[in-house]
Amino acid sequence: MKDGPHIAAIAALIGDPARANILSALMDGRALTISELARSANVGLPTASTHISKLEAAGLLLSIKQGRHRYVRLSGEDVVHTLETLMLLAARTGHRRVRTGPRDPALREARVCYDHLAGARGVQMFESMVQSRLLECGGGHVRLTSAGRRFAQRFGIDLGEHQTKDSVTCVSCLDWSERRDHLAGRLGCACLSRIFALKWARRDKDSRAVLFSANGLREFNRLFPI
Amino acid sequence: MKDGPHIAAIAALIGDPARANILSALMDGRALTISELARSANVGLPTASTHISKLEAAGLLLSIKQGRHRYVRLSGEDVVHTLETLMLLAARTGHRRVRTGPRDPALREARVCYDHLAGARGVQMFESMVQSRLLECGGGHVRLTSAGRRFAQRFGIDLGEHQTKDSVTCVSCLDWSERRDHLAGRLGCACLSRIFALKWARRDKDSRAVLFSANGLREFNRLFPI
DNA sequence: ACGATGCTTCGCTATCGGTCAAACCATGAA
DNA sequence: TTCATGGTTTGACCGATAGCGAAGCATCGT
Repeated sequence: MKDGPHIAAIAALIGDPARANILSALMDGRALTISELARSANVGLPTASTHISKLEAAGLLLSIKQGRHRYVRLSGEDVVHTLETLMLLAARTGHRRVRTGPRDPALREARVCYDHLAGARGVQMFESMVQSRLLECGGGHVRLTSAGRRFAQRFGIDLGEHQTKDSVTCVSCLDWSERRDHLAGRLGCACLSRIFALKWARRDKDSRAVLFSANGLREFNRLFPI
Repeated sequence: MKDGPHIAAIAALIGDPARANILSALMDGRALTISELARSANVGLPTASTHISKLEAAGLLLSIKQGRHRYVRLSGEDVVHTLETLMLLAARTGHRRVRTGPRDPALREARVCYDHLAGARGVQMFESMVQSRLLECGGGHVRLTSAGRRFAQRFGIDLGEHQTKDSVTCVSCLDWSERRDHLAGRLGCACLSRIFALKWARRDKDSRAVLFSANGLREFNRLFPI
């Protein structure tokens, strides 16, 4: 009753096509410049500038100036989560695009979600780790077991001092393709970094897709079976 | 990049204060009439009517006509989930109201979320059931164990033929008060109904709060310890 | 049959906000 | 210094839409 205006303020910001495009373009966690975002949203540079100012003032974006560029990124995972939730709702109510683009299957297979792995491979990784008792999942929280800690070390991830509770939280990033959770948080971020470092996969240049190599997929499947 | 407009269409709908108020008022799962919603949103009756038509056309609401009334309700739990996610984001970015209303603590304690229990008591119930191995939680899914099935029967819940997988899904309804999951789905709905039937608690008249009686809370705590 | 109630539709106004051109500022390069 | 590039600001335009009064239906009660 009273909280209508609060969510309306945020939703109205996301509710503009240009701004929604800007936010979508940032969903892979990268920091982009104003002009890149303007092009991505199909608006002029001044328009994008004002939009981004508003989004930053509202706390959805962060930006840093470097030289004459201004790099903009999302302010947190909760923004990604909100956007994915909206996508899910849009899909259910028939607002999604009917024609699934050519790179759509690749996105369903594996994609970047802010800074971690999502899509079929992301779910596989998470469920495999739960199955193998590397992760303990209960009551909305995820804890790394001692076996999981050893596994991480063997995998080449240095959790270091970031072993706090929330650093390995499983943010239930329920996405539109798989209706399942996948691993987010620092551990999810580190896993994806490692996958890239091992050259098991690389990022598609202009989408959120993660493209596995044949060999990389084999290794991935061996490490995270079924 | 291409999915900007899709989420923008939905977000724009939620982005209007009057519509956001209407949606918020419906978050307790009840079906309300147009005039009730108009009053709740502080707009005239014609205005509310058009808003509701738009929301229904977009698939966010469902309505049935009964006599000269038209009863409106949310079209599904995903709408609730989206709204709660937006509230969460609004709270984090400082858009929440500073003055926490008088009935705010009660909402944090226990409240209705669409058709199931949320808030501290909702989380307690869920975590207790996981702890006691009544529920098995892994990989974003929740399954009722055989012990859980016996428990449900003893508790007076007839799951009947609704023993399909998704009927007991744990929709990760991460809410603004507790940042944890709680039980949704048919099982969550049935539990809350049972709690009301046993007179352990009753609903506040004009909010989403669930008010436990002293005795009801004792029984609840015994059944769902820690 | 009559009026009352709940809701919808129409028509209108006022307002808000997205958009861009042009001017302006700041930084980096030659 | 001078030019070029990236970004911001200003101002004006314009389309979209929220809002409501009034009229129009439909349904219920009497």
